[in-house]
Amino acid sequence: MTKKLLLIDGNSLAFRAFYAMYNQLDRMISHKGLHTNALVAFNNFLDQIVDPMQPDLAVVAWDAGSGKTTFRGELFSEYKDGRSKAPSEFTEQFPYLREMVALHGLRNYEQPGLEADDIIGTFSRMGEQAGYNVIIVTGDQDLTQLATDNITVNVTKKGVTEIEAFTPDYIMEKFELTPSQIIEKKALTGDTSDNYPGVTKIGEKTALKLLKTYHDIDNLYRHIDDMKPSKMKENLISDQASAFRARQLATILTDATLDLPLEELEYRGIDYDKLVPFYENIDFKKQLAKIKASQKSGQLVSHNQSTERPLSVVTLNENNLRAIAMMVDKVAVHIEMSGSNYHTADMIGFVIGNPATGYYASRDMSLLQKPELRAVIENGDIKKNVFNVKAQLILFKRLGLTLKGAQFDFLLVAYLLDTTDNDNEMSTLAQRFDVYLTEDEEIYGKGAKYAVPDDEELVLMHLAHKADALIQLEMPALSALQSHQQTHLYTEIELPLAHVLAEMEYQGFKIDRKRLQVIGEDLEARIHTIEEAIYLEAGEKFNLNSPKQLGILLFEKMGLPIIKKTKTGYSTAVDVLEKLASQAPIVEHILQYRQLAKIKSTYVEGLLAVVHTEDSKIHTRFLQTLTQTGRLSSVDPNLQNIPMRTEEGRQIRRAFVPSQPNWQIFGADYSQIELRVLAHITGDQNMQRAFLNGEDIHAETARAVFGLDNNAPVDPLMRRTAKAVNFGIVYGISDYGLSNNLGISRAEAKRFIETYFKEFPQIHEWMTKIKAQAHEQGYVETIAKRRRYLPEIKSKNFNLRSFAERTAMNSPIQGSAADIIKIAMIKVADALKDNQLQANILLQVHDELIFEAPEDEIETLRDIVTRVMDSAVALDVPMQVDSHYGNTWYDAK
DNA sequence: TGGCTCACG
DNA sequence: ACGTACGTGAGCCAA
Repeated sequence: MTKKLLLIDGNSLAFRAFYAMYNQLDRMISHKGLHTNALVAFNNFLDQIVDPMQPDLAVVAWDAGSGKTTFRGELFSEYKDGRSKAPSEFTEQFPYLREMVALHGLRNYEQPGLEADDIIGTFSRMGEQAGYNVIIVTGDQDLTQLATDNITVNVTKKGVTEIEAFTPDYIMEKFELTPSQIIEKKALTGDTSDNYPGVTKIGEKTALKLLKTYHDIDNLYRHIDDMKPSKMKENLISDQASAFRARQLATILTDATLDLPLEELEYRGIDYDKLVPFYENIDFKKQLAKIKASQKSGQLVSHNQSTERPLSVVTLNENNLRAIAMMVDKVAVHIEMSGSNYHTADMIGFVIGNPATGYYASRDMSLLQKPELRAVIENGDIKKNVFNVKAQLILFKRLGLTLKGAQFDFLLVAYLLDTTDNDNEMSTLAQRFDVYLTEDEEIYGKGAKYAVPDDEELVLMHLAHKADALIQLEMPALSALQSHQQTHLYTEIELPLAHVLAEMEYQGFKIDRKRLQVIGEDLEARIHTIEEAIYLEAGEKFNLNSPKQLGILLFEKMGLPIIKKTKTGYSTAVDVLEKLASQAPIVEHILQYRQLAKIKSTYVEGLLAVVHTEDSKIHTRFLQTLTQTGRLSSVDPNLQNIPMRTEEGRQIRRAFVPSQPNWQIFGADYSQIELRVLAHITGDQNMQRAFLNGEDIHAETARAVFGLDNNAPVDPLMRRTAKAVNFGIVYGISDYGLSNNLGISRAEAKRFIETYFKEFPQIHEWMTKIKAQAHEQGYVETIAKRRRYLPEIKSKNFNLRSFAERTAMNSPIQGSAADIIKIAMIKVADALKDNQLQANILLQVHDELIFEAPEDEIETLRDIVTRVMDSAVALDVPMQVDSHYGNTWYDAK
């Protein structure tokens, strides 16, 4: 096989790397304050392109100095003038880039008087002559001039890991030029980024045309006199010197004298012993994880096996089940499934064990039915370490087992410690504690390529490593929790809540399929009629669901005024269409179509698709470890956004029915929970008084803001305005946002806010304080010590910083409200049990709980639920809970 | 896959 | 000057 010589254009790739991850600049900072975005991207390049290539010789060429000190600078004094200086965030990464290159086994090379291009050009010719297959990688298309049959020039497309390979054939196909003509073209056009001119008024197009006729500029100028008179001819003549100079500047040297012989470019491969501490120093956790995980599975030859404890896995079967009985103290337990929906997913296998007894795993799920295993799983005295207790509870339930004694859920703990960068993957989260696991994706693949490998040993070993990680992680994770003062939040709120949620999800919400189908048919007819009307008004058929096509129709063909633009074109959002409705009847019809089509596709068809056929129920999943504020979210399907505001949409709720005859749906909701929380945590006396007096809070706010007397009547517009201001306050107010929402000027909005803060001074004080706190300690907290980190509050970027400031104000409020309802849910669940009620909790929708219960239990249920929710947490203001019930969710109003 | 739109609190 | 209200999930389109 032909030997490979790899030549890398260090400066241009580093530059690309820096900008490929520019949007991450503020996030990628090591503990020592070094920006690492270019390092991360460059490392990806080394990992994905260089390491797999295994070249025989390799070098990364760097520019020495500015370019001024090269022959080009002497030739043309303005060469590369006007280039803005590289930002310090970039240059500070340079020394590390070079070290990283070296540790990956590549030579770094630079030579005074030469640019990186010239080093590459010269090495490429030397390599070609020595019979190497030469591979150049650069971010600069000018290097394509070096391509020959033995030299391929790879230019990065986007980022640094996607490349376009330029061979002479490909260059011909793409530009209709030979590699050497790339230089001729430059001679004519010049180069704005390197700041040298070619011939006046000649650009890409004209240059190509001329080169087609004359091939190169020597030939062109030989025949210049034959050219018929034109402005272009004059320019060519007057700029002749400039053209030849440009050609010289554009030509990459291939015959420079280098101080380094080719033989010394030997590629040495990765030096893991040194790369690990290097990565540690710059906080490359992901890279470290990769190295450690592959060392573990023996994929790497390394001299250093570090602190890895030897791990073996025993394949469990009928004959060695007795070993399970040794597990008396604490075990890690894990059922592996394919996919994320534990209600329906296939179970791939399970593992159980601890370091003392060893780890036992199998792909045969039926073994879990054996008494030896059941005795351990269902014994609450044997403490369990798990990952995602809610998922495990439901998986075991599906197998007819009750998982008891789950005390350490690494997913929950990791989420409470830090909500950011949580992808709900054990391997990623474990990295935070320097525990390294092979990623699931590496074992199973992802997307269409997902498959459980035939190699059973591989799967069972992966499971054993997970179990072992759950044991290793317990101590450091729980002590971190302790240091955050979050032990109570974990043991008294999130962990018990997971059990309540598991019950709710497993129970499911019964669906009247027939009702959904009828609603669907009705909608179908109405949508059809509206569609016809729209096509008639438009004078053509088009895809109504395409904002692009709709935009073209409304704003180009019909000439309606453009109210707002999006990144990609015209905005056709509701607020825009509402402004246009008076100008063309079609707009009103489009709004109607949108509304009905949404109901039909998302709620009728979407819900029908996820009703379980066996029990005619919907089993949503509440994600407990996702939101940044502590709220739950709901997926597959989302039952927290079932329509409510329009009558058409609300009809969907008629399909949500009790699971048994003569039962009812019952709902209880907190009134104004976020404003009550605000009054509590800010300690604002005026707002607290309003709640203590049981006032209509928005009316009371209106009186304050508009300077009305106590008990003076409040007109609806004033109340509406005050309500919007209250909302704005909770969201972390800005005059811009409020003015937008109310359709008033920014100045007016600003006055409202100022008056509001004057009337509720302690709210103002708190807003100032919480922002300062976020800045100083880097995070904000809720009443239950739930934490949200806000690193961007220190950002230089106004937008990012402002966003973090609003978040600093909103998160404690939204998050404390979430704490309260979570506590209430646990207490309600306990109360239902204590009172031996048959009622089931079905849903939580942020400030309300939905139940089903026998008709004759409703009264008791209402008493208990209202009382428990009211008193769940004692604030400085009273809580108010409203409740409703009826035959369907729709009727519980 | 990202962008837009729209459903909820 | 900058140019956004806070927190979510899903369907659809256009690459």
